[in-house]
Amino acid sequence: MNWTDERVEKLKKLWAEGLSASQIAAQLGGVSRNAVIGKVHRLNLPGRAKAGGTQTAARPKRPAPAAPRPATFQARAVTPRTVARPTATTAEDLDKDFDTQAERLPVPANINNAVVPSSRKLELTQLTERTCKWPIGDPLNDDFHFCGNESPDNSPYCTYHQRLAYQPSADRRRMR
DNA sequence: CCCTGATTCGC
DNA sequence: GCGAATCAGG
Repeated sequence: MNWTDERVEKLKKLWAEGLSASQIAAQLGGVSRNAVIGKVHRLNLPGRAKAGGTQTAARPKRPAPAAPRPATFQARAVTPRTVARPTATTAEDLDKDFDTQAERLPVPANINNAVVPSSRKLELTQLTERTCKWPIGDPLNDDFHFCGNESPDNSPYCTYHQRLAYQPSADRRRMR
């Protein structure tokens, strides 16, 4: 893809609006977020430095790539996590629970008000191909958010909301 | 692991 | 000039 004047302008506009590089890349199409970031730098557009709290300052330049990178180089240090999670509820646990529940309760009452698996309260801008896009609450209300739990493969919903989304009419089973 | 932007450097 | 690879931080 070429950086036509139009595309550059759109880039500037979106960047100025505070969209993330990946989002801009998505809208422009045909480019990766890296391409966008690279272009932003080349254009000397103001980065997001310390403002929003994203970036941390000063980078020690560059270590020493020098030699070709062996595959083993990547397989280093794993995060030494020793602390257990404070909350005992994981998405998986909840999924299991709802799995059994759903079989007994054919139709969960009040989709929006019902107890929902720990939503991550994601903003619209944070949704990805792997996050559940089930809306929760009133869009007019400011507590509106999306489920955001892990959704399998490219499914738009998590395993729980998938059932609600594609609820088969109970009668369909007795066909024929 | 998902995401973010920043930097380097071969092309 | 371009952007993948890489890094660093959340």
